[in-house]
Amino acid sequence: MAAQRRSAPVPRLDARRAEICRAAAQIFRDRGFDATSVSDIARALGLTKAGLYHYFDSKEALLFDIMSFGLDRVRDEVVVPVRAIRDPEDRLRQLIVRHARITTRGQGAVAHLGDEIRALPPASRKQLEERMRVYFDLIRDTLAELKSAGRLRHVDLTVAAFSVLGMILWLPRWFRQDGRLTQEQVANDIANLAIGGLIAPARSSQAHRKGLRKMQPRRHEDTKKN
Amino acid sequence: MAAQRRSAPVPRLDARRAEICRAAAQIFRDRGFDATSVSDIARALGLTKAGLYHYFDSKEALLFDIMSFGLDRVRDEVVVPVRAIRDPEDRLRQLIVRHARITTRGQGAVAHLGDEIRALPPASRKQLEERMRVYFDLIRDTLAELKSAGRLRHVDLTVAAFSVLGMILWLPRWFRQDGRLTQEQVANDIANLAIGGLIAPARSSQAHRKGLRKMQPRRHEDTKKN
DNA sequence: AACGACCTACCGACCGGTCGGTCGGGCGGA
DNA sequence: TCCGCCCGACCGACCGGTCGGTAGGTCGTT
Repeated sequence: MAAQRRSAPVPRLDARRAEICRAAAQIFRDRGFDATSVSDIARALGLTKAGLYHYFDSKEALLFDIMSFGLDRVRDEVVVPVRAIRDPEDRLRQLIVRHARITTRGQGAVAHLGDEIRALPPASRKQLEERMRVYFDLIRDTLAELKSAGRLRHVDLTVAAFSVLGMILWLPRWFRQDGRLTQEQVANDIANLAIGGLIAPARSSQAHRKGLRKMQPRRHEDTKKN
Repeated sequence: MAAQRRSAPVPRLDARRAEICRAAAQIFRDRGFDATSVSDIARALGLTKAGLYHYFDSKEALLFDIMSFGLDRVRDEVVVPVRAIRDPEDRLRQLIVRHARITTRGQGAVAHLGDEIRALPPASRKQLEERMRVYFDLIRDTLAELKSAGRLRHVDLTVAAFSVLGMILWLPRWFRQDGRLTQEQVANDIANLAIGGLIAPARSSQAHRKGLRKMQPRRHEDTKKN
């Protein structure tokens, strides 16, 4: 189903497959998976439908590879670096900023194909959904840490986690690279909005609380398993 | 294109059309517009494809009517009641809560067909996008009011408005009516998160600021045009 | 250097099947 | 009798996918 790896001598083929994925992701994003024909993708790459099928077993397999590639990016550039951050507030901020950066950079077309997952057969769908759940749990666990440290506003963890996700995943639908706003500006604004909404308002002055926080012992485990 | 109104003697026909819209909206939401055939919709209603075409000119027209119906709900149950609220913070809170309620109630399937708008011909699409823009502007203008009153956190208005929208429009994708959370609980949590993230942190105590606010003269126009 | 075996990359033609949409007509109540 | 409602049969277009075939390069053997 996925692009199968051979032992060693196939760098060329995989490179072409990646190229095809990039082009297909863009068209799928613009027109939708169902509304895009395999010939459309082939034409955009300067070859025929039959030629495309030299690289992919099916249209569904192509979509699966694209989405897997997107999830790889999130894992490598968000999940892994962010897990190393001890303070849950810092971790959450980095998570938002890093994820936002992925979705706003050029080839980030990959990121918001989430709806098209229903076009996949159940087995593939389950596999991708499982990877998404891992990511969701990272967010939810981070919020739980904040909560047990008394630093979270009174709010349901699930609602909070999905709302943060909503802000991030909505971003690629409206952000224009050639627009007025820069990636960094948008990423920071969203992080500020989310964290401002999540963190419990200080009872005393901001500075005082901030000082106190650093002195207090952590009540929660420092790093989560996995 | 849309369900055309006749002078008087067609209450029956419009009722049936509404029934069809409701059923179709649900299937479109579950399987996607392109992946749903007209026969699928007809079967769900206990009639044939040809029978369905007695009520609608085309599959696209059906989608257009569904989306128009959804926008009507937002207009009647969110925009209109909310415009009457003077205080921008209260207005924003009501907007979020009311919109969230629409998207989480049973037949709210209508609300998150937003992606499928690309299946429509440009003319219809423009028409719906214009209505959406009006709604977006309501949010943005409300935030601008907060800003000019010095009550908004330092954040770009466009980013803030889209982020609020993202939280709301993401809701129907994860909310389950038979789940643990109630509509009201979720709606209130989201409103608290959004407003907590948007409103500038108080410099003095919460109560003091709240008292002050009510005394201060408004610097912005009380009600926007349109 | 010449040759044939073999490979990747790709194409034109074609297939079974499904789609949105049409048409002529049946049928039941006013 | 007429009209709103609905059906079975059908159409052309297009879809995802397959098939046989080929141009061009690499490699081992002679």
